[in-house]
Amino acid sequence: MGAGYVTLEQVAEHAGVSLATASRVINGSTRQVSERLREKVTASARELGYLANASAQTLARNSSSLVGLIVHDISDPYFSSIASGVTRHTEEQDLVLVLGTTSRSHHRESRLLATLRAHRARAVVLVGSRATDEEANKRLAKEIDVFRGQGGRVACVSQPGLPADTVSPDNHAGAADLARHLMAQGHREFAILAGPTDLSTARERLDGFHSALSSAGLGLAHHNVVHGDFTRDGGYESTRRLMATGNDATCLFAVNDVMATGAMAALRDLGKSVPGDLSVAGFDDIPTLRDLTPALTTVRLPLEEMGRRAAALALDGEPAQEPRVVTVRGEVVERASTAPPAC
Amino acid sequence: MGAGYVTLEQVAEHAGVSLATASRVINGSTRQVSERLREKVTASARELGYLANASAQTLARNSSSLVGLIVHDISDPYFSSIASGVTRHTEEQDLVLVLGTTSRSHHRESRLLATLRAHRARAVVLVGSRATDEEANKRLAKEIDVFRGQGGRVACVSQPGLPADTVSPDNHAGAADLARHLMAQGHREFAILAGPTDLSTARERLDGFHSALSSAGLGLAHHNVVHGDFTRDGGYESTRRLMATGNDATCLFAVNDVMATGAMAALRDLGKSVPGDLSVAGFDDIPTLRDLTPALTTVRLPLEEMGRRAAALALDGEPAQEPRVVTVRGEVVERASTAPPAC
DNA sequence: ACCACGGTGGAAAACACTTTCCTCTCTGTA
DNA sequence: TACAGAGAGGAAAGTGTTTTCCACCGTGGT
Repeated sequence: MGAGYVTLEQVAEHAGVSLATASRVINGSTRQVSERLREKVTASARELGYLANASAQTLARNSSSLVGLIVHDISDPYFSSIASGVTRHTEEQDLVLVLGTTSRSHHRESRLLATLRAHRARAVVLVGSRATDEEANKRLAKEIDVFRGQGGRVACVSQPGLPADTVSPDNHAGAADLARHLMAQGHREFAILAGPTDLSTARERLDGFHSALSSAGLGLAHHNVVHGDFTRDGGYESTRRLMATGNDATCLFAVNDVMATGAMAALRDLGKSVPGDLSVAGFDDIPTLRDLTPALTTVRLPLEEMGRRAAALALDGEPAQEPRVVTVRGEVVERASTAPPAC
Repeated sequence: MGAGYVTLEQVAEHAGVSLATASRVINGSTRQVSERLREKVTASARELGYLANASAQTLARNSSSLVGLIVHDISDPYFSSIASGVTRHTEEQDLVLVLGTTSRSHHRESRLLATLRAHRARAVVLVGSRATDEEANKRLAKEIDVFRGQGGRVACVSQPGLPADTVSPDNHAGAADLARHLMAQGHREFAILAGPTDLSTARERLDGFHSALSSAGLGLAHHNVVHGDFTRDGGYESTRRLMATGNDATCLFAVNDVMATGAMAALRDLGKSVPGDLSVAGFDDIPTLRDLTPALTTVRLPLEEMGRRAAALALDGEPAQEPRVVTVRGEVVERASTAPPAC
């Protein structure tokens, strides 16, 4: 036991062939090896329990089978859904997925990218809304350029703008569609849980919703837009703040489902019924949250599919010269959490 | 741009020192290097943008900074919660997490373990219920032994029994506690969504529940135990089947929260109220599902903490000779989905 | 004044592969 | 019968580190 590792050299010796021949048999080299030797080598490898040393291979080939996946928080179902799509695609190709989580720190994001570069990762999928902080984006873009300069490929799931292929949900259009849908239901006064001010995704959804209202001649009172964390608890807390100040909205739009979940909990705690007293809508259509009661009206994004697409952009075919952008249009899903306003 | 990589040799040359000295400066070697040369080297490294080649380091040191995490399905909140704990711990130690998903295939599980071994991963955390299939367990145990024989460490989150440290939820006791709790509420007739027959976790929870009933002199009708997938849809479908045959239970125990979610959806579709017509209880206390209505009575497992503990077992301190088992006792959380039976 | 020794630096081996280049042996053709 | 060329095997160089081993220098003790 613990006799250490079996090396290719030992396999070659056991099979009575050269190291080169053994290598050609074990990996699928272009070079031909006679059937006789080929069988000897595979037999020896099996018998000795040979397993190639991945680091040595990476070093010699200067290319690894590692693929990075960078998300903010893997326990957030938004990210884990996307991650699921990415894993599916990478595992089909027998690649190894490295998971990095940033906790929304730009610094960690750059560091992770560097780590992946150190490992000669073949590609990396970067998931998560860009910040509106231009400085941070520039640093990230530079890090991406370096990564690509060393032969790595990069795809993002977020806003376009980084020097990489991007799968981008059309947040603006989705939110506008939702707004129109809710207006058609009869709503005129809206409140919005707008999430963090410096998060592009949150901002785009707010803007899209707002601009649809404007086009319809509706305004959005300043005190009806409240910012807060992009989380369930952020939604809860934002809703408490919103309701504390008193407001006249008939419909509450939370810029993501997780916040909407917090909102519904807060409203329940306040004794308000949904959609009786107030309609609530979200965005994303998180699978795990589809069983909430009342079921959430939302904008469906094909999260897992988006992850798969991003992985495909980063791995399949030839690397593109110009960043490609795949825009994903969300689809309004009406469920029980919204209804025509009472009066 | 894209001039390729900067190697340590280039750094050494640029700094006018030997390769050995450069190496000693860059990594924290025990060997002393004079302040003068040390500064020259760090300056050169910074100037050239040196980044060590991780594969070369792994090869030379014969130990990598990779840590494996193997789960069945990362989009399942049970696993993503545990994964979150594992990532937290590994990232604190600047290790790189490799995520593998098995889709509940034993074969894939073994293959992933081999891949991790090929990469000289320092440790692996294996999450997910063992099967009752002895053959598969034996193969897995053997693979674990080989991994450990090559210096890797292993920790599991599951049933004890594998040759590795294990964080193990006390499913039997938790389910028994829950049963006693529900009996105290006045329930006498139970139905159980028992999950797959070949999954230890499911079986233990069923057994624990059952044995508590037996101790109280209660039986469990055969037709009130229905098996099915360990998923939301499995819960839904199992419930439909259960209700189709007609039954006299006042309380339904689903052996995990995800199935309980499906059960509640099915009951809603059938026009049954929870807990009015039927109480429902789950197991796990998945954070994302805490906002269901009615809120689910369940047995809380500290999932993220369990992940963290497992990572700690696999990484901290000295490897144990004998497998250590950390048993985690769940805690019954009563919420609105259960109530005393109607009559 | 000599010697032993601790502290530094460098040359080179080791790590486990891949791949280039060379050699040798056939086969087929002139 | 010779020779070109293809096919197959092996020696060895390369991949970027770490680490061992050796050499050297200066210091302090005798």
